[in-house]
Amino acid sequence: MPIKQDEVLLAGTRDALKRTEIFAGLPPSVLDRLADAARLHSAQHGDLLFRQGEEAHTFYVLVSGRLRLVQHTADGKDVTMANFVPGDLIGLVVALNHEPYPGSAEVLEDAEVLALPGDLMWQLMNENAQLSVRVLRMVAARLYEAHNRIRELSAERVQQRIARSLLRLAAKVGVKGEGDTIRLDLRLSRQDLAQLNGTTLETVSRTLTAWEREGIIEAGREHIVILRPHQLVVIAEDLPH
Amino acid sequence: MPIKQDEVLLAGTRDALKRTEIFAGLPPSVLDRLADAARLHSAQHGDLLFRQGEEAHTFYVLVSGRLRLVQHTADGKDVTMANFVPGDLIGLVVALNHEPYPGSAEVLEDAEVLALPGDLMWQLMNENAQLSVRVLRMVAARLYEAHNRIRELSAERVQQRIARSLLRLAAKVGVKGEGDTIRLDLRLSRQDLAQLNGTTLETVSRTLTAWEREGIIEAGREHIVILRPHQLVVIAEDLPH
DNA sequence: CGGCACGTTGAAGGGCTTCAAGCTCTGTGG
DNA sequence: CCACAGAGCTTGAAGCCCTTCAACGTGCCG
Repeated sequence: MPIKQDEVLLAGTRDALKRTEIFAGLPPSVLDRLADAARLHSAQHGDLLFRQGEEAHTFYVLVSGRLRLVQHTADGKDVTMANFVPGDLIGLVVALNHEPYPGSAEVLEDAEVLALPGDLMWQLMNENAQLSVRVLRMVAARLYEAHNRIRELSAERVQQRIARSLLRLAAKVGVKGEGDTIRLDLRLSRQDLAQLNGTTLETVSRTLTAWEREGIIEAGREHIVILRPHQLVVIAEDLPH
Repeated sequence: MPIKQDEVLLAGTRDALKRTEIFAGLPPSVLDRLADAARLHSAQHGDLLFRQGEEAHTFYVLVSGRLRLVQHTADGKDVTMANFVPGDLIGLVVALNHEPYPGSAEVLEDAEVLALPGDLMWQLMNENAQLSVRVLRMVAARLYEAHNRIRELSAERVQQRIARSLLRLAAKVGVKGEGDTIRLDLRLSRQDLAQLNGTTLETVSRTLTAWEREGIIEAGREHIVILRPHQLVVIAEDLPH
């Protein structure tokens, strides 16, 4: 739902951009052009920012909340390609080229996003090499993550992969509790974990139940606390004992 | 093995750069600086351009031949992350940041490569936004491929994945023969196909044997001809009949 | 408080891995 | 030139990991 722009909001928009790592420290003129074009939207659990296959003209900066990028397969399965946290850019590269979005962007936790036109970004990147290089860095980091997942999906067992995704989520959205415990600060169903790891919700359920019995985690409805992170590392790395 | 630079070779180097899509049409001054710094190497089947974990200062432009990027897992398995054909850039992003190579670059077919310093490229990219944007496009294309593979590894059966990688290789290095037949123009063992698809060489062998019986392919030692490409598509897409 | 999404658990079975043995090419050195 | 070593490949057998189907809890929210 678009919100009417006024001067207060415009200032807020510029602030939000400045706080975004990829835009931090850019010349004020560049920030102004971005802020003028930006539109702030808010969205809630289950909403889609865009749908797989739609032609992209707009990309998004996540200001608050949680998003994920999901690809739908021909036979109806969903595969989660990435989880996003505030500061992340979503759908940038396809918006530059007006390509179809490669997946749907789904809101996990009530979110605020800035919508920005791909054409403007394209222009700014061609004028400002520093900006291009930063975007390159971001995309390269995602390629790196994607390669890691390919390696894991190719060579590891389901258990190891689930352990890894819990650890990765802990690094991204973990909140420390008593002792070594880490609470994952997002709604996360068995189905979500299955889509992240190329498995089924039943297998995830059995795995989490087993870990809960061993005191490694505490698994509630759409909510997980890691009690013994080190033990998860042992499982993820397939270490002895 | 480095080859002594002389004027003839330098001209050849500049030509090779110009023929590389990512450098084509850049200002001559930029091309000159790249050509001056480039060193031509040749390497043969089994050689490694670099090894996983080494700190990267150099990236490579593949001039002729075939390469692949392989990641080694902790427990000794190898996973092929990408196959490269002439014109591709290898190890660029890590060379820009002096990070460790994320995998080893292995020569599949006798190859010539240009070695270029990451620092120079970094400099040129910061001066020339057009160059940055092109590199971004290349990395984005690889991210797109990686996401496709993640989706396939997550949701598809081994048969489908093998069919897909044969079709992908056909698109990259396929040579048309009689009728619809396509010969894959690279050395490709059962083990190679297994590493591309997260499976074992035995499963690949059984699958190819079955397809050969059905007349879909002709499978020789490190050498495959696709006889009925459409039938492979049917398998890859899991279509009826 | 009823509906529905989320979650658990069991049972059956299949796809794929693993281990093992032996075959078939290819290149190489005696 | 041929034997032989080794890499590539095939095939069989056993079985496990995981999926699939099914039925039934459980907790949340309107």
